[in-house]
Amino acid sequence: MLKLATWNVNSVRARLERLLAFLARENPDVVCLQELKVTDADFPRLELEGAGWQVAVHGQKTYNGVAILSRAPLSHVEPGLNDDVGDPEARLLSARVGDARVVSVYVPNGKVVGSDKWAYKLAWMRRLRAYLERSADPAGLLVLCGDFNVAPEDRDVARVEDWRDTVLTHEEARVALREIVGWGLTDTIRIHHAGDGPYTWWDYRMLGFPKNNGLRIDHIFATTALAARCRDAYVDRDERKGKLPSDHAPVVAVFD
DNA sequence: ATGGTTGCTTAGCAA
Repeated sequence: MLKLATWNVNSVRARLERLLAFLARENPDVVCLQELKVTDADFPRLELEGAGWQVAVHGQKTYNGVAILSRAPLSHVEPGLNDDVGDPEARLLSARVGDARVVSVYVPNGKVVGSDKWAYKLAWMRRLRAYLERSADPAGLLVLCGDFNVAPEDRDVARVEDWRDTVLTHEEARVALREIVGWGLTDTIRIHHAGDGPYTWWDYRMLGFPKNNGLRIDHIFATTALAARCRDAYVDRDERKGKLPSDHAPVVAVFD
């Protein structure tokens, strides 16, 4: 059995105690993290290694930053999309764990539809599709997970009218996400949950969580061979509760 | 009454 989690922690330094508690409680084998907001040098490596984790980090000052934690050794650690566009922002990290390749991604938010950041988001998602095409095999064992900043369908949005045509729900972003998934991936949550939700992100503002104004924008996508072995997938909604949570809850998938 | 946040960096941006 292999348990994999993904979590946008919104600053690994601000969330370190919660992260360590989550790791101890949930006891996953592999964890993908996003929005570290630290350089590699400032990442709390010693604390995590002391708790028994192998650590791969692709950090950045102030913004972005992604990591992969593993109980078993990590190899083939490769940061970035590695295309000819260049990557000033630390948004992707790939590593091999056992027989599988794990890719942790933080897709750009896009700010406002029509803005420069929106164009960057859509372009980045197309680059991610191209990255999969040239560097991986859909017949293999690969997990692509992280904060995609896209709710795939209306059932992934608690209040559809509040979020219609925003950067998280716009059809162009949904098409770009379907292009990525269409490479050969399965949405593991949808193997086990057919109805509305679950949600993974609630805005800090406007009482998002108390009102359950949530969206499912964090995902664990697996290639067909792995998805066939997915025994469970869920959101750790309780992690969004209490004092100073991340605005995102972790997503967990369990594979035989 | 009709708002209501957090983190990084230090006034303004990003989400």
